[in-house]
Amino acid sequence: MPELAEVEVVRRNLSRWWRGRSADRVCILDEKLVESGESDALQAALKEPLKKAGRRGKYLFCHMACGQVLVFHFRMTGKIVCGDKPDPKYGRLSWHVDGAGWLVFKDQRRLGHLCLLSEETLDDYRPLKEMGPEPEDISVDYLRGVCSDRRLLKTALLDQSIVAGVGNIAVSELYWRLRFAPEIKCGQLDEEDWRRLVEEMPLYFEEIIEKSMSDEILYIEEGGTPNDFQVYARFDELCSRCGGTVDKRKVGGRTTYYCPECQRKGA
DNA sequence: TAGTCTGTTAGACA
DNA sequence: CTGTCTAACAGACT
Repeated sequence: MPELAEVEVVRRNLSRWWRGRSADRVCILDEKLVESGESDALQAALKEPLKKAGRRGKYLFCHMACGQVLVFHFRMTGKIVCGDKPDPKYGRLSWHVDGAGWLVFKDQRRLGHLCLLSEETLDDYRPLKEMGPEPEDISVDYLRGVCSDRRLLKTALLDQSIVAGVGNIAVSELYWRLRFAPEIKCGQLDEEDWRRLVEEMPLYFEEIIEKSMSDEILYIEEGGTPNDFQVYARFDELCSRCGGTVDKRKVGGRTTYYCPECQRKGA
């Protein structure tokens, strides 16, 4: 899914819709979502009141009153919405919450995951154990220390064990803000660059979370979605800062959008 | 039509 | 260590 920002929006929405409330019905719409034999336990957990919705990186954790924890990962196209139907298009799991309606885990590409853990085993969950700090908890010394000089900065930032939650869109947007060229290597950043990067990451997420707050996360790929980004998905459009023409290229296997005129650092 | 994308990530491999 | 390819998957685009 979604990167950190979109998961955070879902977390806030779930807090609003679901916290303190229990569900009376559960529909597993896609069997592939559930490990075999876990179906009953999952349904039981979903009917518990939600105690707290938490997030780490791109993972969402629903702590239920019984001590079970539902862990969602949305990969490319997952989201959770609130509606009045138990089985909308691309729905994989839905549960009916008193006073809120049908909450639905939708996931067009079906790459998302859901697993059921307990409070006690949560710390052993591998993605959590291997995850780096949140962007707001990163220090310059830490980041510089774990980024080797010859590695692409982009690859390092997308590595969830270095920083949690950074995705492909965030890289394009951060590079634009910092005027970094797409292929900049870690070794090409000076002291000031590292400082700006560490400062800008949490700011970027904060701003995009605010802009994205709504009852349903819309992805750019979905028609009619406004593009809130400066360069991402703006190929051939004009750079809002310098008027240059936005270009795109593959870096580390994923497309980076950038302005060749004003993003020169490391070019 | 076939190939190539897509806001992810784990694992195999060179 | 690092980068690259693949596989999960579905649909849109060229």
